[in-house]
Amino acid sequence: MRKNTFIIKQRAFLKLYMLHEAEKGRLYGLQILENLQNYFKDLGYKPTKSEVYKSLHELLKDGYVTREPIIKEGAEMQTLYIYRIGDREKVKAYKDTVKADLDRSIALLQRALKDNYSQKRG
Amino acid sequence: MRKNTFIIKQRAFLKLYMLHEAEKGRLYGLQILENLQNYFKDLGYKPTKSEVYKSLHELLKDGYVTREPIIKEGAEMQTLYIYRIGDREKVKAYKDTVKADLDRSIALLQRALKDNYSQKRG
DNA sequence: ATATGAACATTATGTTCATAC
DNA sequence: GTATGAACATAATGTTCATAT
Repeated sequence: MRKNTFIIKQRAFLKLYMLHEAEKGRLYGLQILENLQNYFKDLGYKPTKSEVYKSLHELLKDGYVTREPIIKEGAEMQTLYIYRIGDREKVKAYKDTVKADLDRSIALLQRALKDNYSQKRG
Repeated sequence: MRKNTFIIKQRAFLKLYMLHEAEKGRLYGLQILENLQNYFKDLGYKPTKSEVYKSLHELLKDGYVTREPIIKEGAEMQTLYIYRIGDREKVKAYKDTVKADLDRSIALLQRALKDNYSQKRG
């Protein structure tokens, strides 16, 4: 059953984009963060490091993504983690539920727009 | 300056509807709550008493609405508070800023829809 | 300095308790 | 029981600290 909740949470929104990035492959945490920060800059939204990591960790724990440690080339020997998409059936089912929440959220906000900002006639 | 925030908060959303109800006049807290709960039922959203009261109190404190105690007819002698719109100029300015946040939020969610659920061709 | 991650702090919101009629 | 409101508890998110290279 649904809870009587307001609109979609940031966490769910980010996880959607994490899956998107994982489908493309080849990206690690801080890269994803930076990509998203740039991508949403025009809309005044700057996701934080902690939300991005938490999103990735949840997806990993639940099997939606896998990851692989990579030793960076060069003198630094830095370990980072490349994320890849996990069980595609599971991911699809998950994305379906998120889509429903997204649609619902948009409907709610558009109703507010209509109710509170439409020109009154007469 | 804007903060780098995600989407509009429930509180702001509710305050918009509170102003809407106050413009119509003649309504008190629990009536507004019940109206909104019914109105949003189809979208799976059920605002709580506490959020509605907090919204009204904030609007009152900031001068966007006024209120007047009313003694209910009948044997109960119940005191309730009818809310009315306050300074119309101030209210208009406030609503303009909320509209910007609403527009931005809708844009963000629609972008997520487009990026994550559009059919890939080929 | 870059990368990952946890700990800690603060907001935002929901649930329960108190008071009055 | 209805209405208002505060107190309290939890969820969601943001900021700072720790570790390693």
